[in-house]
Formats: sequence, C-alpha cells, structure tokens
Amino acid sequence: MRPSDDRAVLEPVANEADLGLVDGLAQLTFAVHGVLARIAAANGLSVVQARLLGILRDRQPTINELAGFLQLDKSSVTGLVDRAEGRGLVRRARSTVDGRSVHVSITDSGRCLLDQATSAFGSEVADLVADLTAAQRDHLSVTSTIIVAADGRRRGTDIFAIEPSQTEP
Amino acid sequence: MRPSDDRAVLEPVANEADLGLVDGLAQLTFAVHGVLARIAAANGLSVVQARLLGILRDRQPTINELAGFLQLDKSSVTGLVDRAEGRGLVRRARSTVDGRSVHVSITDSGRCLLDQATSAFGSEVADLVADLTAAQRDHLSVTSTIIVAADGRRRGTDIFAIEPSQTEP
DNA sequence: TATTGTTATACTCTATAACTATA
DNA sequence: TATAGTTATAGAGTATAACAATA
Repeated sequence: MRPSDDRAVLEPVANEADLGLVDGLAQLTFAVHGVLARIAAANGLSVVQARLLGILRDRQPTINELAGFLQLDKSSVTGLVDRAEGRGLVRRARSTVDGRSVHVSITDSGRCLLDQATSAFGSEVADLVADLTAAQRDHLSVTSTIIVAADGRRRGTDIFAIEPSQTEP
Repeated sequence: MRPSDDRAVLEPVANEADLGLVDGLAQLTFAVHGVLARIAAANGLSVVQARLLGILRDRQPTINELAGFLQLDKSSVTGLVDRAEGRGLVRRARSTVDGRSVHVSITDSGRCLLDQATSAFGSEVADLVADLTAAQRDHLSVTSTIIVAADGRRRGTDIFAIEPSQTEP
C-alpha cells in the first residue's frame, strides 16, 4: 500500500483505509454520477435532461434562470429545451410581463418520466449507502446539505434563496 | 417550507434544514462535478479527459481496462485516447504479450497538466468544505470511502482490488 | 443601449454496428 | 471462434459569436 500522501486526485487508489476528503469526494461524485447516468439512460434521458426535469418539477423558470441553475450557457439551454420539447417532455410559454422571456414548464409526460427516474434513483442510493450505519447516513445527509448550501451561496445561485413562486410571477 | 416528504430528487429545494440523503447526494454530486468541470476547463480539459489522466497517473491500462474504469464503451475510449494523444497528453504502446492489446500511458506534458488540475481541485474542495467542522470532514472522508468501495465491489470494477502493477505486466 | 433568446458553427462525448488483426 | 481495438455513423451536449426581438 502506498502512503496516504502519495494519493492522487481523480483516480482510483489501492488503499481501502481512507481515500481522504479530496479523492473521496471526487470518487464519490463519479460513483453517484454513474448511478444517475445509468438510471437516466434506462429512461431514455441523459443526466442533464433528467436534471432539467427535476428543476422543472415545481418551477417554470426562464431560459436564463435555467442557465444559472445548470451553470450552462444560455445557447446550450436552448438546445437542451429544444430536444426535450421535441420529445414532449417540456413546453415553452412566452412571458406575459416581458416579451423577451420564455418560461419553460414540464408536461405530464415529462413528469411521469421524472417520477420513474426519481423512484429508481432512490432505490439505487439505498443500495449505495447500504454499508453505512444509520448514524453515518444522517451525517452524510447533513454534510451534503451544508456543502450544497455553501456552494450555492458562493456561486450566487443559492438554491435555498429561491422559492418556486419567485420564478413564476 | 415544504414538508420533507415533498422533496424531489434531482432538484434544488427551499428547505435548508436538510436535503435528505437522496437529494443531498444528488446535489452534492452536481456541485462537485461542477467544480471538476470548471477546473478541467480552466486547464483545457473536459471532466472525462481529466479523469483519464488521473487514472493514468500510475497505471498503463489497456483500452478495455480503461473502458471498465470509466464505464464507457471501448469505442468511446478509442476516441477519448485519440484526442488526448493528439494533444500529446498520453501515448499508446502495443502490448508485448498480446498483439491485440494497447497500453495507454501519460506523457510528461499530460502529467504536468494533471498536477496543476489536481492542485486546483484540492484548493476548491477546501473551499467547498470550509463550513464543515473537522469531525464532519473526517466523517465525510470515511463515508465516501465506504460508498466508493462498495460501489466498485458491486460493479465488479473494484478499484481497491486492482494494484497498479497488475495492469502493467 | 441593454437584455432575452435563437441560430450558425465547431468541437467533444457517447453508443451501435461493422470491420481488422490477433489469439 | 473469440477477443482487442478501430472506424463509420449518428446524435447529444457544449461554447462562442452573430443575430433578432423586446425593453
């Protein structure tokens, strides 16, 4: 086994004792992302499409707001929404207060797909954390929340500061 | 605030108390993935290219083995390695024991880029977990390791069962 | 003038299927 | 025959730059 300071970010290592925070978070991210990708694919979606539907679950944001949520260029969001709309998963509606803006909302068909994917993801996560104790799971839930909140605050796209009703005037 | 059982996977919510394990892990994954994407982009890489370099840090796996690590089709890995090789970040070498196989290794240039990205990621993670207590960070490190190990075991691509020397005969 | 969204373009990433070369 | 890797093809995802419509 290599000493712990010989560990490398972004790569699997041969030390089961502890990956360390940096490698652990990177590997954890790849693992969960892989789960998301498999479930999305099983429902004919990409991870980003699934994430789009999740955001639209109880919001009707504009293209610009979606770009903020997803951290993508607005032109990328246009294409994303184009493809989802072409499959009947979302729809566009011109804003009544600003003729330049478009509000995107989820269709019944899209919501059905989202519910299926959501349910499957819940099951997979349960498997993923099966080796953790209940206390460890609670800890993970709390720390994840803290990190996500801090990250949103730092990026200026604080998800906790945005009520669904704010994006649907 | 909505009750906790009204939370939705894959989407931001307006409840700072606790996202729950499922949403928390999903959001955490998006946050860390976003950090990885930004750092990779700052170094002219995609997340997958950065991950490829990370895997090659102390291994010379075959295309097939890379496909297993990255959970991609081998044809996708061919293209991935093509582009990285075209940029001088990795190189191919025919296996001496099996004329069909190719071993991929990182170049000095690729390692330099990897080191920069690795360092930047470490800093960003430090910022990301700045709001956690030292104990919470330790907990997160341990639980991440457990989850990653279990996931690898379950997928049959247990990273802890693979010593670097095994992929370089 | 500034902002919102789209279009045009180009590249990366990915999978499927068919292929070549080796075992 | 089976396996390792590549190629051809097609589509999704992404960003930059230029554009139209609206504010």
